[in-house]
Amino acid sequence: MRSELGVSLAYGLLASLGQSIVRGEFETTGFPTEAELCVRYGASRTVMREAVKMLSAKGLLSSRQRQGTRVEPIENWNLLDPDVLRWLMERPFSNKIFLEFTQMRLAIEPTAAALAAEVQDKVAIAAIREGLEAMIATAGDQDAALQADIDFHVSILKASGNPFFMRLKPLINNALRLSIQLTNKISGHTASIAAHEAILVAIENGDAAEAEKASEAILHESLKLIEAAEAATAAA
Amino acid sequence: MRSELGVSLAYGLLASLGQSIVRGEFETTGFPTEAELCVRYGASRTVMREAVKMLSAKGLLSSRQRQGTRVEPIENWNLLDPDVLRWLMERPFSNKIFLEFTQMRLAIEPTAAALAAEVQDKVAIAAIREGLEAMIATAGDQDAALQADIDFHVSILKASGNPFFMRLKPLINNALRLSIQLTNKISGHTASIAAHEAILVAIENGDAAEAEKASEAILHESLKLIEAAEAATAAA
DNA sequence: CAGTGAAATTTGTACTATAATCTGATAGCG
DNA sequence: CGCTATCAGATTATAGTACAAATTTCACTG
Repeated sequence: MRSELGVSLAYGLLASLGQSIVRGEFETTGFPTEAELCVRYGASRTVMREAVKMLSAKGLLSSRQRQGTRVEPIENWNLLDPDVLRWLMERPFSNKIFLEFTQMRLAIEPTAAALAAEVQDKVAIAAIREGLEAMIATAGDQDAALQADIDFHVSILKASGNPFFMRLKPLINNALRLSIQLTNKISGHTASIAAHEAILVAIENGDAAEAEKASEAILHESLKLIEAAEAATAAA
Repeated sequence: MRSELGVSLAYGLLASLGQSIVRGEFETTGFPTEAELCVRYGASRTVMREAVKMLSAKGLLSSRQRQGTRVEPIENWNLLDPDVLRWLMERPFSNKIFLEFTQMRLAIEPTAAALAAEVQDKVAIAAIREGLEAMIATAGDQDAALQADIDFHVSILKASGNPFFMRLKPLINNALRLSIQLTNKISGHTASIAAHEAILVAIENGDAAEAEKASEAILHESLKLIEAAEAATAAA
């Protein structure tokens, strides 16, 4: 049997169950037993167990013999797992998580920009410039501009040379892609080219302090935008 | 059948395989087929597949029909998964990863401290103070002092109120626990009480800027210590 | 009433069988 | 020879069955 959702049944179930869990669908009822799950999703126990094991690996579930499987408290979820964060952000009313994530970006990205200015990895810096130029070139096309914006930010992480920063790539990818839906409701906002260019120039000049400051400025702007979106949806 | 390692066979295999992968044991040979793995580890295909699926969920492996299972390039590993980071740090010659991780802490923890000073969550701040007092009380006992040190740092993350920062708890837990082995080789270093107290006082006073600075100071100190350890092991 | 042990429930492990997917070889044909 | 189509083989994906292990429940015994 082959689901339409994922490439494989197990990955389809991973996504289905993961989304259901973050939406709190099992909060009142408790998580079903394997047997129930198999019936409900029409899958064999083998693949169902594999999906449950993957969710356990991400901290969302835990199983014990005879006691069944239960949803872990949210503080045990691997929020920094790309899948988990995406599920959380795709969930309705996820403004808060966008805010908190941007707060974390505010800790990471300026530091990464400062590091990039120090490390001076020429190839990686060229990639940042390419991102900026793509932003300029695609100013008309929403989707392409978003991709360029993402590339720009991710390239900075890469240029920092720190693998932990680089690992935020898929997270930021999802976050930007999804937050656009949020912030676009508020204003005809398009990413400020000048603000982005300021980071790039500072990095190219090896000015770590300035790169840090410029990066902070952009993120504070995002923060304000998300807060505005939050206020708007709260009012509605 | 029941392994001695983990609670269950599947989790035992998860650990075994995970450690082997980060040590690069399959770099030359390529990752074995399911059948080979079952023979090598004496496990059934069922549990072996569950272990492989968990490793896939953490970004270490990927499988395709007919083509077999392969180790993903390291940039796809979820470094921010507690298990993955622990395996990497337990690995011999892992100085570099300690350095890079501390660099990331240098981005996060000062920001968290600043946030904690702003948020003023009284209960959480009390927990920080308890950590500090435990550090003072256990000055003689290596293990207890380490635990207190860990509690102190983790409590700050908690007091920030940001769940992404809190998620670093298990990572920092492992990192501090393991880095002690590294840094203790270098000097009779014990964590500076005064430096830690400076953070706490700043947070209690609601002085975000000072809290940030004090936190940075401690982490810069750690960074220097690890660099010294690196130099020492490189010489040997 | 306490304790003990049997039964029931649920996950853990093992094994078999078949399907699906991709690789590579090979046979046939021009 | 060269190209194409088809088939065989390898490997993971899925399904199903059977039994083991753990832990709770509960009834029964003393």
